[in-house]
Amino acid sequence: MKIGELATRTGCPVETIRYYEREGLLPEPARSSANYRLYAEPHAERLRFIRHCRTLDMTLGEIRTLLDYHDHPRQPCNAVNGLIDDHLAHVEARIEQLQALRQALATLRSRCNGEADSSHCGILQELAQPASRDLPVEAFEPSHVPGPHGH
Amino acid sequence: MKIGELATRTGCPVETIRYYEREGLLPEPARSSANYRLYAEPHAERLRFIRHCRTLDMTLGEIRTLLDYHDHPRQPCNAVNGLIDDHLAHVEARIEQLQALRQALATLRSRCNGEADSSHCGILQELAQPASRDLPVEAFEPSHVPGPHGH
DNA sequence: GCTTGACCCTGTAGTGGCTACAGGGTGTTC
DNA sequence: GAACACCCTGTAGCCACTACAGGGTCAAGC
Repeated sequence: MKIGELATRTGCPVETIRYYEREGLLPEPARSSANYRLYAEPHAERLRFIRHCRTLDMTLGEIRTLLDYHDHPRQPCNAVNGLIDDHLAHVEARIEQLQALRQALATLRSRCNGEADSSHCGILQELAQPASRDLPVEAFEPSHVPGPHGH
Repeated sequence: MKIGELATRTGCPVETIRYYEREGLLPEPARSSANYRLYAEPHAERLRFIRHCRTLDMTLGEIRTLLDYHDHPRQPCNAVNGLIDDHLAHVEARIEQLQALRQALATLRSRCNGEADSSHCGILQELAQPASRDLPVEAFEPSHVPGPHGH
């Protein structure tokens, strides 16, 4: 099967498939005489694995690690559990940050009733203050789970 | 005050201050005879405004809009409310996505007890399936709030 | 007057995970 | 032989920074 068919079968854009190949997540497939990539079912399975992990917001690095366990299955799979647990902890931390964010935004929103002109807007006045009262310190620490503008 | 002092006063890295200037969020300051940037208190206030908005996970585009209302305060501030409401909606949508994600990861985690070697690991087997059973369709739609790996 | 070291400058490249071209080749159908 | 869908490589762009490289400036200490 050519790359377009793999793309429609897996729901993954053609450009992204080529990107995964460049990144070493998908092996280089055979080529036709016209230099077209030719895939078989194992490629589709591996790509579905990758896409499944991506819908779980794993990084390509995490996925590479999982694929490595998959490709070399002699090791005990505690490490797989550990990776999932770590990722789960990241997601939970990010949920807590976003909940604090939501609270801060709701408070901010309540500063203005929308009637005045913006020179008296309580929101703009509030934003001119330092942020320390809104959010706990953890909200500023690096996380490996994206915030509201990702995806 | 030079850029280093502004940085320590606002908690914003020097490189980031120069970046905001390049992006047009901070006006170009005066320069000393040695071509050093020289800031005054209004610059610090504006930078605090920007950093406060960033801790609320607003994009630089959203912040630019708010700064514009701040700089041209004749308009009614309904638009400010609208921007905050939209942002709040993004954050809430992202929280729901991440909660679905957490559920999917917890289910995945329960597939393996860590005893077997990874060729029989239920997690790896599960990941080789298509993702459709785990997550609702909305989890794949674009959001403007980052997922677990941001920050 | 010379060195050390902290600070400042510009410009460029890298991060992640794609996405979107530009500029070309291939293959099928009419 | 023309139209059109598909394929190829390579490069640049997205966001919000971050991290250099390679240089200039300035005050303190010897």
